[in-house]
Amino acid sequence: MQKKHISKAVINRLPRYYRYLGDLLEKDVVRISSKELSEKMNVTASQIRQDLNNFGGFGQQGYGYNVEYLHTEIGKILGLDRKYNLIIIGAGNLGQALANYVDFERRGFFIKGIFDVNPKLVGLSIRGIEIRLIDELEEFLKVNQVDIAALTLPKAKAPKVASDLAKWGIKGIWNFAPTDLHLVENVIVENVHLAESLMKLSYKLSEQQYPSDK
Amino acid sequence: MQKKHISKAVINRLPRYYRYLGDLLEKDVVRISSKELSEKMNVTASQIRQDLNNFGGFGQQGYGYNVEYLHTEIGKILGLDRKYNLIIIGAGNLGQALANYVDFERRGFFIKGIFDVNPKLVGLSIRGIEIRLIDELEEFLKVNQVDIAALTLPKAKAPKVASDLAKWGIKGIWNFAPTDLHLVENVIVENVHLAESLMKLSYKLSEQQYPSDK
DNA sequence: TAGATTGTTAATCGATTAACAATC
DNA sequence: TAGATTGTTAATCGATTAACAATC
Repeated sequence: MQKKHISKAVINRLPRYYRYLGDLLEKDVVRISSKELSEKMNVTASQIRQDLNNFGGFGQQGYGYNVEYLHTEIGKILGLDRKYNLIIIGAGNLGQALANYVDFERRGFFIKGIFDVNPKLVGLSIRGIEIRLIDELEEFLKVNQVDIAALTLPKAKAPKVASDLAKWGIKGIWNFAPTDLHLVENVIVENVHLAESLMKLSYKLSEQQYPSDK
Repeated sequence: MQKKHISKAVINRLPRYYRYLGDLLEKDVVRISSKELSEKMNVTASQIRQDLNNFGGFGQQGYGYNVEYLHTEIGKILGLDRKYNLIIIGAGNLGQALANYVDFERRGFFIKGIFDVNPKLVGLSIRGIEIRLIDELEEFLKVNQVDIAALTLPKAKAPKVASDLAKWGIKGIWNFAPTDLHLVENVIVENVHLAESLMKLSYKLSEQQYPSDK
């Protein structure tokens, strides 16, 4: 069977659907129509139906969608029906903040190690996960099965570490360093560029201050 | 003069152009053509020229673009030619990590205060900025001119705080809480949804594991 | 059964790419 | 001047919205 190609735009929307369905679930909402959901989410009902039908028919004519079922199914599509082992490279403020973020575990993402170049940090523990020297990383990856590495280190160090990680078999990189990583094809990179996000906010603020006279 | 509407797709790309031009500037590159830049950035030269020409002609036929000039101009478009005062609401790990991120100041974003509901944190200082009780927020905003509030607090508390901030005159919200804020029109919200970013990575990892057989 | 709402096709809209005349 | 490369128009491609037959 020829699997349909899913556009990036659709994938970007899936986590948001998942979040809204999770919220509805918490409120014990049993069913929802694309129209109701579209009003809550501020998108068109048509878009919701198109998006979902990329993955199959989850609804029922005349009824709508069962919230719990749809939530579960989107979770499966997003790969949230399994567990992931994570490591954090860079035990600075951001790395430590991520390590402390308990919510990830609720979603099946388990932090297995934190690494840094700074020997002074070694031995410190965050929620029971001890900080290790980055020299131990290769060995650690031989012994532990790790799926994802979060990169919270300076831009200058990111490319080398990323290519090492790729070499040592890491499949996913969650990159917080303000640079693009050019890696081999079968390593997935997801970027979080905080500075760029802040610039977008700045753009929107400036734009509003001198509004277009259309 | 009728100002052209700039699409969201273009705005999203501007910070990346800015970053690449900054990198070139550091390497003392004086000029670059859309073709060269397109190869570095992995986009089409046509897209670069189209994007830039939304804002005016920054290049010169037969020559290309002057790196420093283009960098400066994109900076202006992004509103980086001015200063912004920031506060952080929520002095948890993420809030503290942001407060410690010196790089923002280099770009003109100055952290003026950190607020939290937890009285135990009050009095603590991060890089000279003391943590205050959130009850003091309204008064603080009367005395201090603040442009942007970063929201690093739990989802449940975010909507109320956000609407207070809007009421007290904040113009931009940098939202890290995993929820959509529905605010009055003239308040700009820029979201950073870390959990959703991680889900996208998870999706891409799952997809690659069971690759489409096209 | 009648009403509601999906799944899906068709129409529209917008964004990207290609092409090339203008011009440095 | 000849060559290079922009700025810009036209063509293509893809994504969103509208419409409606299918069906619960």
